[in-house]
Amino acid sequence: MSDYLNELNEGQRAAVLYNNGPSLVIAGAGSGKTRVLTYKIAWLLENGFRPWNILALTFTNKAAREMKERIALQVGEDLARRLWMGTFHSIFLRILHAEASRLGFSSQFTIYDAADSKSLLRSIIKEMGLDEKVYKPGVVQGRISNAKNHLVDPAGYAANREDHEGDCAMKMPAIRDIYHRYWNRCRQADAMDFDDLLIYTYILFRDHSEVLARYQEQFKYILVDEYQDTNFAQHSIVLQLSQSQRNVCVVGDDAQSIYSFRGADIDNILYFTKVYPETKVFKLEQNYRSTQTIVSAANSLIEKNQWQIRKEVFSEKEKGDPIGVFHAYSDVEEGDIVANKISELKRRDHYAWADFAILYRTNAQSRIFEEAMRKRGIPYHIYGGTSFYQRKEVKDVIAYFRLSINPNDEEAFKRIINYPARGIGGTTLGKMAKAANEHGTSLWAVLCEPLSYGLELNRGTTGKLQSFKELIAGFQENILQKNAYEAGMEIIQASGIAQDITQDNSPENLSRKENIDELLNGMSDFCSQRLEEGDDRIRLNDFLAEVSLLTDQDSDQDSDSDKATLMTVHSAKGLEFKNVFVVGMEEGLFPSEMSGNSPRALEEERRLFYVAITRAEEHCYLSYAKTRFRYGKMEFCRPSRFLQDIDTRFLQLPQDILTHHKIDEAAQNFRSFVRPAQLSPASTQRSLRRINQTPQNTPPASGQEASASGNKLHAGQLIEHERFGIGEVLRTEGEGENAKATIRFRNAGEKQLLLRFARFKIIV
DNA sequence: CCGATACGCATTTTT
DNA sequence: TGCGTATCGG
Repeated sequence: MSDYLNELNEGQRAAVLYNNGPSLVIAGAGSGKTRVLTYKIAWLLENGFRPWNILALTFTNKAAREMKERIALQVGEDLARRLWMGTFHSIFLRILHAEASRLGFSSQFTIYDAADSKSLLRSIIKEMGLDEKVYKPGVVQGRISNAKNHLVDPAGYAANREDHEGDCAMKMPAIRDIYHRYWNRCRQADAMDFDDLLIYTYILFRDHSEVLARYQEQFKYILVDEYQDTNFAQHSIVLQLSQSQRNVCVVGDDAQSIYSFRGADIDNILYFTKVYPETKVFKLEQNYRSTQTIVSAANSLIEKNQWQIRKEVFSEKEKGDPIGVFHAYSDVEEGDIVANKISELKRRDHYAWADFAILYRTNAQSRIFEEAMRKRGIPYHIYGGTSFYQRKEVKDVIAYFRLSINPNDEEAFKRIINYPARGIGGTTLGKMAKAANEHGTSLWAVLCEPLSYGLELNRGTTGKLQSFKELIAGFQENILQKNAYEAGMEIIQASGIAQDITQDNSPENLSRKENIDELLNGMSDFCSQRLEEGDDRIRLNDFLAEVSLLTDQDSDQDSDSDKATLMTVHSAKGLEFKNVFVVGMEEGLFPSEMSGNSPRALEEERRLFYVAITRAEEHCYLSYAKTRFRYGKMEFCRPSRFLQDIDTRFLQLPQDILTHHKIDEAAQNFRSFVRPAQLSPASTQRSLRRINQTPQNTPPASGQEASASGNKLHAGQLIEHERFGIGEVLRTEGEGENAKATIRFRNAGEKQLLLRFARFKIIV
C-alpha cells in the first residue's frame, strides 16, 4: 500500500478508498480537496484501473493542469498523460471531434467564442428587422445560453410556454425565432458555441446509444471537481456516462457555489443523493488553510444560509487575530487605509508583497486601489483585463486561421474580409450576406461564385473579391502540409497583416506587433511541446482546437515576481493568501443591488463573501466606505448587512470608533451609538446594527461648518474631510480667499488645501 | 472608408 | 464618470 495514504486524515482516506458506486465528497474550504482527488486517481491507477478508463472533469484548464502534474509526481508522466482529464469543454470537444459526422458537423468545426456568438446574434436581429434597442444582443444571448444549459433546443423552446411568456414579459416575443435562426446559422457555419459543446454532447449520447455505450464502457471511473458549479447540461451528461457503471465521484462545496448567473445550479450538488440514492457521502471538515478565528467567522456567516449541506468546518491551526473591520469616509480613503495597512503589516511581520490580496465585488473598484498602491510604490498585479485571446489583433489573426480551416465560418469571414483594408466595405458585404441568406448558404460560397447568386458588382469590386478568395483558397491548400507555426507565419505574411502592423512605429502598432509575435511564439511552443510528447498533431487545426478553449487565466505570466494581488472575489476562488482585504462591504455593492430581494440571489452573495473570507490564511480585513463615487456621482453607503452575519466575537471593530462617535454627534447627522470598547459581544452586535440604521441619504456635514470664508481654522484642530477623512490641522496661511491649511490626514498623508474649495467639517 | 463626436449604459465570467 | 458602440461628415 502506498505511503501517501498516511498523509491523509481519516475522512480524506475514506473518500480515497471508497470505490463501490457513487460518492459525494463535500469538501469545506481549504480541506484538501485537490489532494483527495489526486490521491484517489493515483490509488485507482495502482489498483487495476487503466488511465484511459478514468475520466476526470474540471472547470478550468489550470485546475486540470495542476492536478495532472500532481498525479504525475505520484504515478509518473506516462500514466498521467493518458488520463482523460480536462475541462468539461475540452473533453467534450475531443469526443465531438471524433463523432461530429453523426451530428451533421464536420470534424473540423469551429468554436464560436462569446463575441462571435454575440456578433452573429446581432446580425440575425438586424436581418429580422427587430429593434436592437429592444432586443439587446447580450440579453438575447443570455436567454439562449440559459436554454442550452438546460438542454432546451429551439423546438423545445418554442414549445415551452414558460420560456415564451418570459420573453413576452421582457417585450421580446421573437426570441424563440432568433434562437431558431441562430441554431441553424451555427450549423450552416459548421460552428459550435461554448454551450453547444455541452448540449450536442448530450444529444450525441441521447440519440446514439451505441456511442454512449462505448464511452460508458470506456470510462470506468468518473470524477468531477467543483460539482457545485455544474449546470444542468453538465450534470446530465455526467449522469448519462455514469449510468451503467455507477462509479462516479463528485467533489465540491455547496457553500462556494457562486456562478449561478452562468447557469450553475447548486441543486445539482444538494440533491445528488436523490439521483443516486446509494451515494456514499463524505465530508471533509478540517481546514488546513486558515486560523481558527477565520474559519469560525466564516462558519458563523454561512450559517445564515438556509439552502446548504450542514457541516462543521474546523481548524487546528493557531487561534489567530480577529478579523479587522475598517471604515472610511470615502472610497479614496478606503484605498489609503488598505494600502497603509499592507505596508504596516509587511514591515511588522516581514511578509512578501505577494502575501497580500485585495478582493472586491466589481472590477470598477480596482482603480482606487491601484492608485493608492502606486502612490506608495507597492508593486501590484491586477487580474482580469482583456485576455490575450480577446485582443483585436490576435482575434484577427485567428480569424484567418479559422477561415483557412473552415471556409464556412461566417464570423471569421466578416472579421477579415476587409482587414487589412482591401476596399470591400459594408455595401458589398451586405449584398453578399443577403444572397447567402436567401440561398441558405455561406458567405464563402457566395464569394466563390458571385454571379450565380445574382450579385451585382462593379468590376473593381469583383476583382477585389476574387483576390481575397484566392488568398484564402491558397491558405486552405497549403497550411495542412505545414506545422502550425509555419502555417501561422505564412498567413501573417501573405495576408498583409505583417505589413499592416509594421507600417509605422506608433505605440499601438508596436504593442499589436508584440502580441502577434507572442501568438507565434505560443504556436512554436505548442509544436515543440507536442513533438516532445510524441504527439504529431501539430497542424493549424490542432492548434485552433486547443486555443479556442484557452483563457488568460492559464498563462501564468509574472507569477514569479513579488506583487500584491488585486482581483474580484469570483476570480479568487480556489486561491489562498496570507492576508486578505475584502473591500467595499456596503449595501448595494456587496451584496450587489442586482440581487434585490431574491433570497436565493442573496444567499449566493453571502456564499461569495464566504469565499472571500476563506481565502485568508493568517489575516483577514473587511472595509467599507461611507461615500463612494459611482457613475460619476457621489453616493452615500451603508455598511453591508453581511457584517452583521459574522459573530462579533471574531471581529475587531474600528479602532477609531470613538472619534467617529464624536464626529457623528458633532455633525448631528448620525445617531450616536454605544461605544464598543467595553461591550459584550451581544451589545457590540447591536451597535453594529445601529450603523446600518443610519439614514441613507443623510448629507454629510451639510455645509454649516463647511468651507465658508468666515471659517477660521487653526493648528491643532481636528477636521473631517469629505474625501480624505480625519486629519489634524498643522498650520494655516493666507487670508480670505487665499487662505490655505496644511493638514495631516490619518490615512491620506499631508495635504495642503485651499480653504475656499475644501469640503470638510470641524470636529474639535 | 476612416475619423470625430454623441449617446447610452453600467455585476460577477472557470469555457 | 468613462468606456464602447452608433452615426455622421469629410
